[in-house]
Amino acid sequence: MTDRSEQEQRRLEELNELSKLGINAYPYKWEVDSHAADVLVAFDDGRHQPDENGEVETPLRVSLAGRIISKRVMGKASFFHLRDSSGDIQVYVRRDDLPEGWYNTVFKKLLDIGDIVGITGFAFRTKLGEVSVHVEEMTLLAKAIRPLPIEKESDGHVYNEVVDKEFRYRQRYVDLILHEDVKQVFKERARMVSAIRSFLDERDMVEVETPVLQPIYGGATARPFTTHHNALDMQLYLRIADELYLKRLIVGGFDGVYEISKDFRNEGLSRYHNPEFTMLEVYVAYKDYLWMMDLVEEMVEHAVLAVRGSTEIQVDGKTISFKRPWKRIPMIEAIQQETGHDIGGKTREELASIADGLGIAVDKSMGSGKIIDEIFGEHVEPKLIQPTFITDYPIELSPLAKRHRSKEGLVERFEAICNGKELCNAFSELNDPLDQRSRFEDQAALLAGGDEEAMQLDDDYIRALEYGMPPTAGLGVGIDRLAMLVTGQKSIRDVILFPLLRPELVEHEESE
RNA sequence: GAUCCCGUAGCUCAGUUGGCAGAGCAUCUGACUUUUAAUCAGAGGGUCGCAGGUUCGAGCCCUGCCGGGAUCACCA
Repeated sequence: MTDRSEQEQRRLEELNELSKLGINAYPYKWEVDSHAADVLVAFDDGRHQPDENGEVETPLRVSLAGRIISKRVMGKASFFHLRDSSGDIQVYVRRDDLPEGWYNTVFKKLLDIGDIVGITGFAFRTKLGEVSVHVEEMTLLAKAIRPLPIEKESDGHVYNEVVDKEFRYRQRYVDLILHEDVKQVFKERARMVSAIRSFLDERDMVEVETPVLQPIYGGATARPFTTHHNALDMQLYLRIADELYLKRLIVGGFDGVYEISKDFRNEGLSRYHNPEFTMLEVYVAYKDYLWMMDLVEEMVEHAVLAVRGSTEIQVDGKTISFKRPWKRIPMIEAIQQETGHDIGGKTREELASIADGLGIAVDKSMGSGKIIDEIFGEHVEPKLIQPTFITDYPIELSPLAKRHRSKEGLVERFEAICNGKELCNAFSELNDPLDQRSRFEDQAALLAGGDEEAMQLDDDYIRALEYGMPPTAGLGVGIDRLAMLVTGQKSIRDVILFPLLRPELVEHEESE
């Protein structure tokens, strides 16, 4: 209590006053029959506007609920703006329309900006032309103890806008109350995910759920979070991918499965990285990566269209078109186009010297595949703005992908790159259990050598493959990054409702 | 993990060569029955992120720490 600000103390006192007046500051319900936006649409000057005597033949009577976001008190009548999930509407209150004392005592003194109220009344248009609701009945639905930051807008300019990122991320609820555009981003994200889900459902893919807590982590190269299960006294990892479980389901006879999962990687934070993030993975039996490219194009085009109403989006002044078909370029060709170097069939030493000539630091631990990946990441990826499929990756980087059917040393893998960033990763899945075991063993050697991101050997996964997995195409899509692109956000924190931040010191208050 | 920038009232921000901590909005008191960044008159509100140091004197200079942002590295 002692730590309460002046304004908070005042609001707590108001709670007492309300209680003395027999008003419950936190009642149980309110019948809402309209939203702000509906009233603005439904109001018709010809039918609903009162005449000079205040008479309305066909009043537009509404019952709304929402938060008071502005208050203009003048003598015996006042205006305020009410904000509900649909938007804002102005409300007109007159002393003489409310029960004795309500206007002067309750409305003027005990209700604040930030409080949630229910109102009933009729719509009308004010002298200055704003469609408003003339209150006939008003109830407090929830008293706010903390003052809501107040932003004011005039001629499209926002004054006192809350811009502090930390405030907005930590108290996302306030950010959402204040900023419709933030809410819009998350609605768009939801629409995108929903479009992807229905797209896959329509193709008879089965949405499944696989373990988040895994005794062996796999399916990607990353450092995991570890945790512990008490009853079984066992170490568990939060999944870094769901790939290996989904492929077990293909072994089990599903023709197509997908999961939209939270994955966890114990790595640094940046505007492209949050430790927990959302991944879509899709696996389809009897298909290869060429088929999967078609699916990705179609799915992403569909999702962009569902959110934007167009297959084009604007990013940093650039127009990106997701219209099919996208360009497809083998990785080696893409490198040749951008750097002039033909890296096909080169030895590790030759590659190292090319990389060196391109200004890339090469150290002894880097194999051929890693060097090629560095060259690509430095000199090609940033230049790919329009969605482009890069195909056929070095085998060392892809321990779960199938060897290329005709190109030595490569696997059947593709990534879609867009705006200089990876959009998805996919391959013809490796289903030869003997090959898979030997690739895992290579990884195990790296792990033993101190590479914390190398994969663990998963014997049960090998056992599953030994029962026979059909040829399978697999796909992983970073949903947050796709959402950033589709909603035009520059930071992953702006497409994640509650991004991870360092803990803040929250004042822990004691009850009075 | 490295570098740079930022942290002042509930919110947005000023704060000069180091010299009594300010404004607008919000809040409080009063006036006002169609206002709209409502207006008018008055008032209150601060651990200047935290801890040290330099100085007669620190919001300002120095060091460390905490928190945030941007860039880089790792990754999706």
